[in-house]
Amino acid sequence: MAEDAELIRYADMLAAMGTEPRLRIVRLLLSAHPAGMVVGEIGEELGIPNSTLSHHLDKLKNENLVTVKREGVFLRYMANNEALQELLAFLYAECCTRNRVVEPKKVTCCGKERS
Amino acid sequence: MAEDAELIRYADMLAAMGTEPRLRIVRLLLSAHPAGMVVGEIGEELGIPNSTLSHHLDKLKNENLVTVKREGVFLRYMANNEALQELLAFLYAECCTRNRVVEPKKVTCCGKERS
DNA sequence: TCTGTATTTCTACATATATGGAAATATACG
DNA sequence: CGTATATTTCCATATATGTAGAAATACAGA
Repeated sequence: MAEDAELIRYADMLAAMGTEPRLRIVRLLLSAHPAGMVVGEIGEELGIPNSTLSHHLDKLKNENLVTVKREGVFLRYMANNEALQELLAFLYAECCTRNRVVEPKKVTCCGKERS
Repeated sequence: MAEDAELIRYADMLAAMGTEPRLRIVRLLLSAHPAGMVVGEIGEELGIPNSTLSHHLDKLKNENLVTVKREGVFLRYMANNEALQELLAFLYAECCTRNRVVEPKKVTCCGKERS
């Protein structure tokens, strides 16, 4: 069923972000949104070698978490807000709406808060 | 710094959920919250062999996404709302608060919605 | 203590992943 | 066309991961 495909897609997205360098990349692109960043800038900022970075960006692109556009010699990567929104909405729904496991306020308010 | 440790922890949590069987397990435990479920029930519901399931539960437990308590011969697993809250709050903050990449409403309202 | 049931650990293996140096490709520009 | 720069692809390799059958362990109850 389509349910399955959707769940697998979300699992793949989570896996794509489930690595230190890639979570760092996503976070960096979020902070640079909507301008995005060129591969070289990302690599320099995070200290990741060319080929390694290319692999990580490829994975993020495959899971649709980032988009690319060419600018002459450069490739500019941007966080894909649509995909991130879908993933967040899925998690929020599972945790806060469908099942009242996590209090909505604790997610949307203030970032960090106790108990 | 502590920042790093935190990011790595979130990456590990994402990785723990970044697999079809484990995302299914988490989702199942969320729907069974707060009662939780016994290992046998989970395995039967999802059709996962004993030893495989045990490894997956172990991983989720290591990342603190689930908690266990013994009930005689049975082990009862429960979704850990605190950890899930922290992860969701982190993602929400990154996407919606620190950077206005995803509109808050699109996450918290109605689950699925267009554009 | 013996027995039965639940769950884990042991063991094995195939596959996937992360990493990065070196070579190849793509684009711009003179 | 030749050169320079950005990025990818090729290649290799180490490590991690997912899977699961079979044996071991943990607990309860007779």
